[in-house]
Amino acid sequence: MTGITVRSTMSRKGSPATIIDVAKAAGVSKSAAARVLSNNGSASARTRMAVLDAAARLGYRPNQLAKAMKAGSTQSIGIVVPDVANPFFSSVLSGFSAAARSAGFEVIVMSTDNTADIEARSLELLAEKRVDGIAVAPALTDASPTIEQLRSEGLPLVLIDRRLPNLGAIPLVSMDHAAATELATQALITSGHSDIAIVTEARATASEITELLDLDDHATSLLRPSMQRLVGHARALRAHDIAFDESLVVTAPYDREQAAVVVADFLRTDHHATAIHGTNAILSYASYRAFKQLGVVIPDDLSFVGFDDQDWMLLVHPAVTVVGQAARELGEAAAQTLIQRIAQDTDVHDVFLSARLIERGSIREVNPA
Amino acid sequence: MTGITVRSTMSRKGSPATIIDVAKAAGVSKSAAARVLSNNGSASARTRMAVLDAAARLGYRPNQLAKAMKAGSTQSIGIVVPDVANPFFSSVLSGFSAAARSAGFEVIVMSTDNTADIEARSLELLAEKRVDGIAVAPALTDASPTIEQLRSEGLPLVLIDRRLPNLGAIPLVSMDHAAATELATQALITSGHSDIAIVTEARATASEITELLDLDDHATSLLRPSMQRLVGHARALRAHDIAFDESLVVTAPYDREQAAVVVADFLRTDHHATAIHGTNAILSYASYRAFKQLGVVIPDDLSFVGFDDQDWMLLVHPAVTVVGQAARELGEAAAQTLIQRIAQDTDVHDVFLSARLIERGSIREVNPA
DNA sequence: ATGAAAGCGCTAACAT
DNA sequence: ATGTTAGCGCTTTCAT
Repeated sequence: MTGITVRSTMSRKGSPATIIDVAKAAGVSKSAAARVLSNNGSASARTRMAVLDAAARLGYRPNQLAKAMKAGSTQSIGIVVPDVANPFFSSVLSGFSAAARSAGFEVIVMSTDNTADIEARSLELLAEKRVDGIAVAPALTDASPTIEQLRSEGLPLVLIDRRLPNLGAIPLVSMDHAAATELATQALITSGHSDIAIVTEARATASEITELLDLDDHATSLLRPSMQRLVGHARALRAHDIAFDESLVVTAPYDREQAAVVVADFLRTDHHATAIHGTNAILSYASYRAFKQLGVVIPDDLSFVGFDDQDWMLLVHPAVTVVGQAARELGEAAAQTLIQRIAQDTDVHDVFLSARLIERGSIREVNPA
Repeated sequence: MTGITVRSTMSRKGSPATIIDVAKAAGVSKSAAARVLSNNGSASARTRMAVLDAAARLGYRPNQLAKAMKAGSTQSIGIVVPDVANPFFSSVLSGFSAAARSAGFEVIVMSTDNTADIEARSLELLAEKRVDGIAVAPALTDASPTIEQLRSEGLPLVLIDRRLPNLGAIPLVSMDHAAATELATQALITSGHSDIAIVTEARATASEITELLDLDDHATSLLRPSMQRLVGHARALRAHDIAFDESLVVTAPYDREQAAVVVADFLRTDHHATAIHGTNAILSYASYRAFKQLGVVIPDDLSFVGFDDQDWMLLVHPAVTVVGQAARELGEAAAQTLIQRIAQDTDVHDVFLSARLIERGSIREVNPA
């Protein structure tokens, strides 16, 4: 007998050791190896040792592709968001990943640049990868045939942040948009304000809003988030018999620079607002840019309530009173809901997280005239 | 003959149509179907039609798992970051995803909470999923056996933001940390400052820094980013014959709240600094919190240079002069480098992006005494 | 142009 | 306890 030949620890470059390599090295059959490696089925101590040892020596790494193929499940879920760099979505993502991981799922993230095309393609890709389910925060389109298609194929789905029309029975995980702005406007009213401007992406006349106010909860939840938020504002107004003044609705695009211009234009106007509410992170930031540019002093000249607690809100003077949504928790809830939906087919229902008002110093108390 | 029976458009729930289903429905063989579906090989117009039609009717969706198994390539790459919710990394991510997508790769994102354990597990998972390559922004540990292991297995790898000791020949995509802070300190010196405090995660005595200054570029790049940045500061000082004063080094943890406390403590001290530089996003933010809390007026009481251009820097008064790193571009470069590395084995080299100084209003010109 | 068959790595009956 | 075998969905020779 010649001396022992030590096989290289390394598998040949580019192709990791397979279970067959391990079996051979251990001198047992493929299935014996499989049994000990997946810890399922019986094996003698001797076999077990030999296999484990060979696996370690060879740096065996199970091929999840093959496993998934057999099992019909990849233990991975997808999440599709408009923009990973948006602080709201990156927080959602962070919660989503953490929750998924602790449930034994991996996450494949797709960012769509808020583009319907990329969104559709991303969803298809995820489906082709045979993820076990997908959470999607839809781009700002009115409907997504792809989502509907996937749903009808029976792929577990969860919607984040907004429901889409015509999308039957896909659970939604979202904050209650209307309730959130209602909170903000309510706070302003409580402090004595009644001429409250609102910076929003939505556009609506007083009569349109009035109609919307009569919608039931479900119908409301079908509106775009921005519109839902505007409805919440109108609700608070109505609760205090304050007329909805459409000249106080500042409709601005979802873009820092452009929105800042729009808000500045409004402020230069002969408006009568004593308070103003920015209804999302971008718009709140843009509003503040406009205040700074025009030398508007908060809260002396104008009271302000922001949306989505952001870093800068603590840095400016005074710190900004804001409606905060728990983005991370929302992500966690989305993952949990999706995984639940994957586990059993039992109907899983919508999850609404409520926003809370974080009071700081940007509202001035006024005595009602 | 009976009438035509229209098969349900839908495949049975949970199991999408396979290529065999399509072949059957089209009345051809599996391989014929495969040929037209992958557009590779010859087929008569008649066959082509029949197959395409059947595929559409059945909602056929290729199983990428099976494809990858055959091909030995998944066309997907992984990226591992300490925290997706950190603005720097989410921007990196955004660039990375975009670049990967346009090169035909999908991205699997893993967020590790800056934990060595999770990082190791994430890397293994990615490898088991047989991604074609991985980009990793390492957690703050000193070494990663897992990364080294994967490298030795021949898996294409790219490091983001920092190199790890003992990690042979893995290309690095990063900003030049030392050059970045050098820029900041240089700007302060040019404006007449010489007593410049620096807020950093690193800790070093004057003599330690002196030693570090003699390191060559490669050795320097092996240091932690925070230490590299401190070295850059020291370099600028030395270039102007200003002594490195270790009492001006404010060592703070990577945590908004705690760092703010540390900076405030320093400011209350009887220091002689006329300027201060925060060396990363968190620390810059924390510094500003401390300024606000203590009523320090920028730049009258103290000149300030921040790091990583952030939203709030434009909102405070005066706007903050900052060293900006192009996070998105960095992500793009990382993806490109990785993909290049996957394509050919040709040596791919390090990529350094340079930071630039964005001059705004937080530096006061002083006349050197 | 088309079909039969092998094989990617793994698991799970089913023998023995 | 262990080995043999079939099969997950796909591509790709290899015949025909």
